[in-house]
Amino acid sequence: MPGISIGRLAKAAEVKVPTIRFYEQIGLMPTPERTKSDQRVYGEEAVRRLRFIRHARQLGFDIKDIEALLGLADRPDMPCAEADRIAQSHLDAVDDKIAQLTRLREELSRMTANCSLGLAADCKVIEVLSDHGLCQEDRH
Amino acid sequence: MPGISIGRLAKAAEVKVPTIRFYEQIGLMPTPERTKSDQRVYGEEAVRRLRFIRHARQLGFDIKDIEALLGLADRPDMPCAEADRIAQSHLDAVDDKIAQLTRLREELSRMTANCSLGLAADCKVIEVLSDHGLCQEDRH
DNA sequence: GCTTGATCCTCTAGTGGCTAGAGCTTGTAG
DNA sequence: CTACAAGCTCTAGCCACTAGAGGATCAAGC
Repeated sequence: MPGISIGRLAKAAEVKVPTIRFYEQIGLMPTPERTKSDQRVYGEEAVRRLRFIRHARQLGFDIKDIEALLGLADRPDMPCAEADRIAQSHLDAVDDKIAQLTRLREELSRMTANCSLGLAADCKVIEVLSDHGLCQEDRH
Repeated sequence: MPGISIGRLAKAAEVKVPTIRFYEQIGLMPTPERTKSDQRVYGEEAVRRLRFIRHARQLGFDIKDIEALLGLADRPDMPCAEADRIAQSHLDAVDDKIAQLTRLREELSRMTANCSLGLAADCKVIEVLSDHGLCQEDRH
């Protein structure tokens, strides 16, 4: 019969059990039916919703954005410009993050490349951290 | 006379005042002297240490790593292999993060590129999130 | 001396997105 | 029938801060 336990739902959507309860608590997942002994019972709908959430989380969307995207997914007659805006804005944020990490990567790589593995007194890693002037980046 | 208030220290090291108190609380910054009226008084040493911390944080080192690096910086007669190891391991983590974000970026970019800006029913953004099978990545 | 406003103090609670654990009840397989 | 797996609730912890309440103190101008 239709009715999935929280454990099966977790496996079906590849999400951990406590995470599902957490999503319920913050209102991202609806409160499910319960058995007489108070255990949660879900339907297929819950699997779809949870998979959507998991995928969006893997893509780095935050909970607020996911709420908005779920709202749009529930109303197929709405224009999707908003979904595009959310995705585009997240894409921009990811681009920024990549750019920032790439800059960090360069500085870190310079640090370790110059490290003589000698005494700490001559250690480039420590030296660079101690004196921001040694950092060859223009600004941060 | 030598003696810097927490506000001046904050400006000198470009760190916010509550952050300094937080660092003191977790033992990353030493407990400073106090005036009669209980205000913190710092010396030049504190400026150097806090700058070191700030720079390391900007590079993404976590507090534990910074503690270790500060320990090494304080003992110039120690070999710096450990500092190099910390930096190298952090560099590896940053590389991983960049690779991961680059993969995400591609999927996000495919999503928005395919978005017709029509109705949500045809929205590629929502479609991709709903159905992991549409995601062209091999695994995640 | 007095007032004003900036700075200082401590303490608590909140952020995001879970994760871990205690201590209990219920379901299920052999 | 007996394990033990899985369910339940509730609280606390993670990281590195940040925000705010509520009060004391300092520095400068009049």
